[in-house]
Amino acid sequence: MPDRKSRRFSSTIDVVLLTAVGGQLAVLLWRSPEGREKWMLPWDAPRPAESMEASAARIARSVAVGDPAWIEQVGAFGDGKRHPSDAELSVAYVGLVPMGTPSPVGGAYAWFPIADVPQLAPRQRQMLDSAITMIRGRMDQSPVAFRLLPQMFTLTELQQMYELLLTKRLHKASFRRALQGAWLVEPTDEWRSEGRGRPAQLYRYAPRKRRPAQRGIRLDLLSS
Amino acid sequence: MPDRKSRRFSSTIDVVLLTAVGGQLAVLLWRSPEGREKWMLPWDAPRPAESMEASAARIARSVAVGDPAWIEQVGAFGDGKRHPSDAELSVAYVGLVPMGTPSPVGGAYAWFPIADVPQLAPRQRQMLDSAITMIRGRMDQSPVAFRLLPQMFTLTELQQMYELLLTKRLHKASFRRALQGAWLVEPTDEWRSEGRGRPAQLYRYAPRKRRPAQRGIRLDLLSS
DNA sequence: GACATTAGTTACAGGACGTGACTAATTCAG
DNA sequence: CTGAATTAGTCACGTCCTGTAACTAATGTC
Repeated sequence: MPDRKSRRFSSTIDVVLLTAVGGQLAVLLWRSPEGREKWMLPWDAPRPAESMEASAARIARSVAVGDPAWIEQVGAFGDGKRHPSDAELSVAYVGLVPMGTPSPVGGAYAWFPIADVPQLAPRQRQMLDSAITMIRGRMDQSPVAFRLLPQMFTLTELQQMYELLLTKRLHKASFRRALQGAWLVEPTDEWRSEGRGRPAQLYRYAPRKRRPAQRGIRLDLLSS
Repeated sequence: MPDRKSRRFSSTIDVVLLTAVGGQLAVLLWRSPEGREKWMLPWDAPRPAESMEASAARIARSVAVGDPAWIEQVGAFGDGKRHPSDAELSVAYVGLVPMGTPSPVGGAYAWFPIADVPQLAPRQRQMLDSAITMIRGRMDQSPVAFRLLPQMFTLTELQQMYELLLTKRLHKASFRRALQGAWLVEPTDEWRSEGRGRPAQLYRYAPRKRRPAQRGIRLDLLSS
């Protein structure tokens, strides 16, 4: 082990806020009120005696309406890639906002479908990609899809959210059968009529403890 | 968005080096040659113009023999938890070392089975736990088990490595069938006789591209 | 040569999954 | 009022995957 000195670094906390808009994942970007053309992920310096997660929650709160329904660290980014600040190190967090949450109307913020994100600073682009990869990979372990939906939702909406995240179509019967076996939702006694067609029952997220899913091995390695 | 200033922070890179020793996961700890009783994860300050991953690799190289077979970021840790340095922020990396790699004999380093790790600084304890959780969760997506084995191994050794990481017994036939279907290994023409019993054929890790594993949904959420 | 030991394969039953076809409840057009 | 269109929800069946036990194969030991 070499000498045991830490080094001074300038750092930021950056937040990737995601929601679903019009059947697509969307990310909240911000630009300075001075009207320059540069959009960026919301970020700020951490404050003294404030945990990183608290910083991320504060930043999220300052740009979206209310707290995100879920927040988690993505990782630390730096390595010479450019950032809107001069910071050498940035810690990225990803937050999920339920779809339909009214967004601040000020022209300084906007939701961008992830296919239409304008050019970002390279480090922020990397953080965005990592955040999306992360929530897609965590769908099996965390209630990601549910945090992008309102508290009550129809099973069709839930399925569409999964299809959005997996970027692939699912079969209705299979989806519901799997859902049944997972004990994740419970029906409410409310129904929603979407205009034409039979009304759908509303469900809420209410996970029950289950046997630890005794499945054997998954050797789905390397989709190379 | 508040003011756009980044803040100066002292930071370190910490490395969780893991290997398998005697049927258990083990982590490399270091203590200062002055003979104080405090064991710790190897760490150092990042150097200017050195990427974080390069720092981690350098630190790993300085304490183990040769490069780890795999390295990946775990995340950023801080939040007031104590660290051997006075750094406010530490970025943790996890590295895997093939079992059987001769370790440096100097009394300053030792492999500790993860059940017998001595008391660490709280932040380092958190990093260790996160690193272990991370590689256990990543077994399905990355060749974690193979990086803990030598280049050539028997299928029984591979199965035992999976059992070690999953902390559960697997059935021989199921394991080999899944392995067959995953096109992950290829046989060599070498055999190893372990004393008594039929000799085992040696295999090497050689993943072949496969169709993207069309499996539907996995709703194995929340083992709560 | 019998036996213990470890490697590796085969066979079968039960469960999970993909799929298409079915029923149910509503709106809309005429 | 009636029937077509539309969306919700269920059922049934064939196929594949997985857990399991029993089997064969090759070696060392006595």
